[in-house]
Amino acid sequence: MKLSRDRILETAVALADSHGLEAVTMRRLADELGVEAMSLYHHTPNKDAILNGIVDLLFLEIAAELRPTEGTWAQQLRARILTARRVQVRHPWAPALIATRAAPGLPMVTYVDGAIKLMHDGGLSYDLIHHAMHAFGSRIFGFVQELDDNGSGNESMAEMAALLPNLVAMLTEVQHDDPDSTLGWCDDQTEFEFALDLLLDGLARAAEAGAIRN
Amino acid sequence: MKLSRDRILETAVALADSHGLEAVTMRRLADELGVEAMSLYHHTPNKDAILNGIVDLLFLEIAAELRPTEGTWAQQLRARILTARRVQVRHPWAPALIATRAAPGLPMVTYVDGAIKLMHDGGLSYDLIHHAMHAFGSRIFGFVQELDDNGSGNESMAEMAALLPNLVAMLTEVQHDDPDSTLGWCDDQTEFEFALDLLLDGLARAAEAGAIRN
DNA sequence: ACCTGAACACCGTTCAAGT
DNA sequence: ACCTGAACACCGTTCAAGT
Repeated sequence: MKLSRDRILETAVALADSHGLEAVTMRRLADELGVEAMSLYHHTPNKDAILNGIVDLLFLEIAAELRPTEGTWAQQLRARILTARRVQVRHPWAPALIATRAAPGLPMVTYVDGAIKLMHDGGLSYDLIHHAMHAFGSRIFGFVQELDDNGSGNESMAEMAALLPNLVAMLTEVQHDDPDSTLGWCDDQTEFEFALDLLLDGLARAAEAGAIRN
Repeated sequence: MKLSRDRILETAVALADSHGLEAVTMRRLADELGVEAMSLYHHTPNKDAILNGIVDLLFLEIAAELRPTEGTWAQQLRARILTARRVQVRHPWAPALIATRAAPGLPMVTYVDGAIKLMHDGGLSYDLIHHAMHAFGSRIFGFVQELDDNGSGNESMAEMAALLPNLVAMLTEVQHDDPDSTLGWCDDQTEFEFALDLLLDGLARAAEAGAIRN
């Protein structure tokens, strides 16, 4: 069978599944494909591109398992996140790998865009949604800084608006509220405290409602 | 100045601070100390032990900055966590490094023990505290599986009870509630959903209370 | 006892060469 | 065009040798 980018990525996922992420080296991966390590460079620029590729594959797998659900925005978002988790449990290397990615691929950003749509349709303000994204994991929103990097100006913004309407809508509005520089307009400290207080308030309520000191 | 474990660890922290965690290689670290790479092995078994050591240093730094605070358990815990965050912001490599550690050192576990005490003194049940630890970061509680590894039986448990009374109290009680095997008695799925619902409920309340669709 | 230099078994990647 | 082998500049670590 001919070597191809797809075959490389699929083999890399299988290798990470069976032997862990640290087994995914260029030499071992080539071995698994019955080829020399240097052949891989004919279908991918470097190892980092392969790792980005398998993260894309992961989010495509998540997208394929998403089902429309009934209920409130919270119930729908809950189902969505549990689907993502189910897939990641099948690929235990995923969280650590995602954490090391510099810029997220389109499949991951599309997943986020869908989450934003659920919340916005549910009536949440973009400002609150923005805080929520940070609270669910500051990592999942780490791509914000990159948005200006991969395209120069309005053209790519227009393309992106077609592809990721909810994400772009949120970004433009939140950016408008806080007219500082486009880079670093997320206040990490504020977001950290927002998530912290969400958890603390929830715990306090659980403590009052439920069994105090059982 | 003579080479020593302490000098190695302090230099490793300084190197990670100034040039990132990836700059901390045995050769570079030795260079910084004006010594050959192999000399390091006379004061530490391997690189992993050095990395464990600088995580210990980090939590000792956190401990040194903790101040007794007034207020509810939630306010005290909030202050504690913000202190930990302040120190980690000074050492940006910390979160990623902590995530890779297999077993946490005593300084980190002591930090957790203090957090448990705050909550228990505040009237929270150990069961709720246990959920809370997972919610604040499943990683911070990852050492549970290791508890049986590093000591064989009751002796080390007695020693640990003296050093970490709150942690041991919580573990024995939660373990008693769920008399399955000592290993893996934390249901990851349950803990994940607990944290998820805490966040979703908090967001829903924020959406109802605040500006809906601004 | 502590430190050193050469060496080993790995990495990702470059480069010139093959077909 | 696609693939290969040798080579380079790195890793962590072992081992025999120095003092």
